[in-house]
Amino acid sequence: MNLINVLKKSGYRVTTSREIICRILEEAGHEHFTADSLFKLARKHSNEIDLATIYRTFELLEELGIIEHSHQAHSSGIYYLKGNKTNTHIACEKCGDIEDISSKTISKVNELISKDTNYEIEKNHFVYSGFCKKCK
Amino acid sequence: MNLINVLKKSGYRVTTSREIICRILEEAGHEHFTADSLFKLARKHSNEIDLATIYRTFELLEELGIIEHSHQAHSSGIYYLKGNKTNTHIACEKCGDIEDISSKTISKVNELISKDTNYEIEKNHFVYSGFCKKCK
DNA sequence: GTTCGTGCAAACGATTTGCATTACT
DNA sequence: AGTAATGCAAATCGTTTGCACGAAC
Repeated sequence: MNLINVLKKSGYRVTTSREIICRILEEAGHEHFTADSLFKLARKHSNEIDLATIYRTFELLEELGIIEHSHQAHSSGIYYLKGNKTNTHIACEKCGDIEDISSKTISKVNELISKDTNYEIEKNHFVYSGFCKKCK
Repeated sequence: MNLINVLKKSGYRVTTSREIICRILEEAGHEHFTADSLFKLARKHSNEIDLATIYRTFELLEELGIIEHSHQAHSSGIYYLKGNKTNTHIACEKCGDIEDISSKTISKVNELISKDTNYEIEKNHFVYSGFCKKCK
């Protein structure tokens, strides 16, 4: 399903900036973007586009339920399509690589924590960190 | 064991600011401080003390292995004595209350994630978030 | 022709840093 | 006296916002 069509159907205008951002998200070779990494890619298609527009478009796409974001401990947020895959990630403290954590694992994790603390966890808003195979 | 003595023994100078900060940490009614919350408390003892000093002292105490810090998703870092208790926390998204997560739970959690991803986790640098009993 | 979305620049909150002065030792 | 530590102000990083102009409808 085409992101631009979702925007159109929801009554939002189709602009050059939004087209570029949506195309990049859809063609995503790598799945996770910081605002800045997507900005740099977008600049290759247009040197008019602004970082603020990336943030505003992320916000819009998040409201529409298309993307999500999480926070890294000493670094910037990551944004990614909210697909069928998991929405919790782990980043390597050394090389910065980001991997998915399976949703089964996350359910177990959140259940463990809920049991222990009596808190109800809806979603993990952060990125785990550790050392990947290569770096550990 | 007295924090000021640790500083002294490690060759660091004992200053008014450090005394105030250490006393607050030791007397901690609540266990978790943001730089700013400790700053506000410190200001009650001296209106000379500066936020930068809080950060610098936190950094020093962390190097000495006395305190640790973690990051909250949409908020500031929390600093706490690295005692016998757990070093991973959960914050309520509504009221902001922070609870400890037991170290047994965290070991299990980290093991689950390590198995799933092949990443090695040393420490969780973030604060979980969810809704506490009252707020959920 | 309206209104929405943009680029730009400035404001933001949390944290860090440069620097000249102060105060431990 | 010598130097580490401070307060202050300015800088930084990631992100957000105000605003006047331009583009989508």
